[in-house]
Amino acid sequence: MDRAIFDFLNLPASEAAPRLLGCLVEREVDGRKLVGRIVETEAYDQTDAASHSYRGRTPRTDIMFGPAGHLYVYYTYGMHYCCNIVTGNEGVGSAVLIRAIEPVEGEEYMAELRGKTGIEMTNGPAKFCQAFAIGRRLNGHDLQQPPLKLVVKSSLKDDQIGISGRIGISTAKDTPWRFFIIENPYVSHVKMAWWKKNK
DNA sequence: AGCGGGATTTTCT
DNA sequence: GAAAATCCCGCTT
Repeated sequence: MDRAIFDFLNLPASEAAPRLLGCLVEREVDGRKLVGRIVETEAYDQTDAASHSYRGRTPRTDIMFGPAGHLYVYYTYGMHYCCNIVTGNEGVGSAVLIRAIEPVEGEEYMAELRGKTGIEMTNGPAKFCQAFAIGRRLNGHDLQQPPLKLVVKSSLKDDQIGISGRIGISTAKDTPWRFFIIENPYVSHVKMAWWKKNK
């Protein structure tokens, strides 16, 4: 089993996050295959006041402190799941939130799971989890194993990557740890005016 | 296109 | 007991 391709996940979350852009997520559910390309990520590490791991290892954040390349799933607002890829060495609480993906394969079944079509299927962290049927049961899952695998692709060029503050938080919201593929329609929180102007 | 509010439960104070 | 790494709907412009 070649683990070398996952080595960059041992980097700090803020360095691993932009390198996850363009990587593929392969999901098997109900005998069907879903594939998506990561187009938006956010970094959260232990020194970051906005991170779940900031106040130390707790039952919820335990997975964040485990080995890189596993999945950290959390439940929020009483109805949504969001998922992260654990980064950093064991004992360090850091992870990268997957905020949006672009459908590559199995778009029809994603639409069925999600109840929406087009960019509304996967242009947000909880939307992606719904479209890929990711829930509590996959917390701690090893992303080298089915039914959910990360397929690493070579890094994008710097001029294809946009950087901004993170979305939906009030603490440390100006820390520029959100990374996205420029002009990709599946990136979340893109104002319609911006997209029309730049399409 | 931009806003404000509600849903609903886990987690920590 | 309050806030939360969100989403959706409805109202206003």
